Amino acid sequence: MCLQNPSQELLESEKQVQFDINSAIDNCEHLIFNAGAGAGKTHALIESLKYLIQKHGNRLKIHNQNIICITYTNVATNEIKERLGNSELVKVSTIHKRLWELIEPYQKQLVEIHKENIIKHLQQLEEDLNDENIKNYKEYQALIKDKKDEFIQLIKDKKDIFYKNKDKKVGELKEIFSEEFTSYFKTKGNFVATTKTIFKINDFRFCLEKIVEGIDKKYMSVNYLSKYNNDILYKMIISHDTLLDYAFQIIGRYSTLQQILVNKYPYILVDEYQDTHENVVKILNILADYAQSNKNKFFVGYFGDTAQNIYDDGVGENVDTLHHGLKKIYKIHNRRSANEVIEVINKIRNDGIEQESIYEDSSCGSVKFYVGSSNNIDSFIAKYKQVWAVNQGNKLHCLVLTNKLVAQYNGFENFYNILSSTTYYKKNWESVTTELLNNDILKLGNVPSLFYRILKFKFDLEQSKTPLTTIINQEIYKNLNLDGVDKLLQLLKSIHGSNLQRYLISMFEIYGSTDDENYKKIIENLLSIEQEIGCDGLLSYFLNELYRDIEDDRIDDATENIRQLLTIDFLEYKKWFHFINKEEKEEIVYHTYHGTKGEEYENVIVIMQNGFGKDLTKFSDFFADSVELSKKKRYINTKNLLYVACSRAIKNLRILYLDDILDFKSNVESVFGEILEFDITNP
DNA sequence: ACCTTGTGAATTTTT
DNA sequence: TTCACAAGGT
Repeated sequence: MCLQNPSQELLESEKQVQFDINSAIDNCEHLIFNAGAGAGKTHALIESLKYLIQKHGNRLKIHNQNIICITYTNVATNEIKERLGNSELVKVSTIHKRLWELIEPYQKQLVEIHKENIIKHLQQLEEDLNDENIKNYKEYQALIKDKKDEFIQLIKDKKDIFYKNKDKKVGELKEIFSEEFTSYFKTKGNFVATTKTIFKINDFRFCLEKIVEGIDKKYMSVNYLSKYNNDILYKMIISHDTLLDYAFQIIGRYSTLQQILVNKYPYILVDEYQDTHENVVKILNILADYAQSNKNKFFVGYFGDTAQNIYDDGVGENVDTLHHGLKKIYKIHNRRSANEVIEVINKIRNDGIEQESIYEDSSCGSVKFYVGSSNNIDSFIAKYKQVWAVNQGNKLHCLVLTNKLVAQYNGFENFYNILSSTTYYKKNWESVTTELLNNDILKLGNVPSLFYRILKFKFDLEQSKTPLTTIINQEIYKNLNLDGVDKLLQLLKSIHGSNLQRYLISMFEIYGSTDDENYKKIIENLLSIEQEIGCDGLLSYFLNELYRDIEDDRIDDATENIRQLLTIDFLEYKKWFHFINKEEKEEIVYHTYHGTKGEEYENVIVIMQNGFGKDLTKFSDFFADSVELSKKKRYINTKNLLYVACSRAIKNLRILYLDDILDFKSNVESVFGEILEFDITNP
């Protein structure tokens, strides 16, 4: 038996923990609840919410008050809503959504804060432009005042041309800006940097004028756009971080707002507090202070685990310093893992929190640390596939550091590589992960989303159990008789092709020859492109999305890349499709360390490499004898990441380290035990 | 010898 | 976007 028999004693003490939380809630003692991986943190949060509803629900209802529960992700919001069940009392949502909902009505005050922010940015830019230490502005600074003004006038209306051409080579740029460039600047770097700054200053000045004028409606409200991670301040658009900043400022500034919030929402619970931004904690601290000095009933509960803070803007261990006097409750029970795993993860976190399994039969797992080279990876995995009798019902989960490797091992390497080599994704390389690998299909980029729709359409058609209205939309369906439905279905099913390109060609051939308007409508809906339906139209769509603004002589190369993309084996597309849907069809599943947060797997292999991006000594520094003070943050980040990775395992955990380990051998051994050599010839 | 330019490669994740 | 580096210019 393994992890089946809980100890009665520990179950009792687990109940006691929840009892402590409940009494903190009753006494309005602000609380920080720390529970390590696998402790049942979300369970405790839900229990607390249920307790709140049951004990204080009636009173809250009478006063028209609500409980707020804020989470870090939409996924977490959905999970909590599902597990809690319907409750009008509890408002569950992400931090950003909730805060924006709270402050959005106060536009006059928001615009004031926005104005101050713009002035701050404007002053900074003007200061920079005169800063002798910034090399790129030297040539501009050397100009006499009249010359400066002359240049500003000259460049003023050329913003569009400038941004379109700024990356061209020096010679070309000099030709395009013959007047503006050579008479004022010697080098491209200086010309470009100075001009950019001048444009920004102009934009801010213009916006500031409009706000002060107070006539134009557009400049009388601030908008929060959640799709992009960048502010466009001069267009009155803010994004995630600035939203938190403005929320902090507006709440800090207006005590009426504090009063409204404290009165309306006397209980606020924060899920995964370690990942929340410090501004959020500051806001809650302000509210707590307000409530205390006005003798209002008010409670804040932070639920999380400092050791699982793996994102840089999360507050992590600093909650304490931002929100004083929190009552601390720890839960040391572990409901997930075997003893062998728990012992290791306790050593990794090494902060005095020592978890204990609630099960009496918990010594049924194993942890081993291997050193090997990267060409051993496949045989290492193959070995454990056999040893652990891996099959569809008992999968092996393999953790790697980068998405590139996840794509490669999950079998859609070409898809990933070709798409990320296009000009669009080269320019926006940060978007590759979000737009190509997102489990939330709404967040896929335009081209990946088109691929996704086509693949879904094809696979839906192939499956007999797909409801017909999934394939044929309601509008068309309701106007057809049985015979009509069947004919249309047969026509759709006659689209064929062994790769995406052929499939599309076949689809367009039928589109061109059929007089079935319903077929045409379905295809038009499916593609949803502005261009004409057909090979040429689609090609021009792809060129526009992936290779916008390229030179004429490079169009052939771009077309060839698109052809390559479309002729990738269907199987690869299928694997990508399953990955996006989180349908784990293979016996071995690959994830990034980061992506596994909150999950648990029976068998885990962690592939570890010293280098991670530009950081070439990530793990060797972690295992070193001492940490430099300047690298403390980085050290904690590595520690937490390793903690998250290793604590996913329920029973079996193997680590394969791919680099040299001699310098810190004993420190590895003190965490993972004996270091084993993985020998490919004798696995 | 020093500076500028062009090129290519590189992390994770969320809102 | 940011960094490192090689090639080329002054």
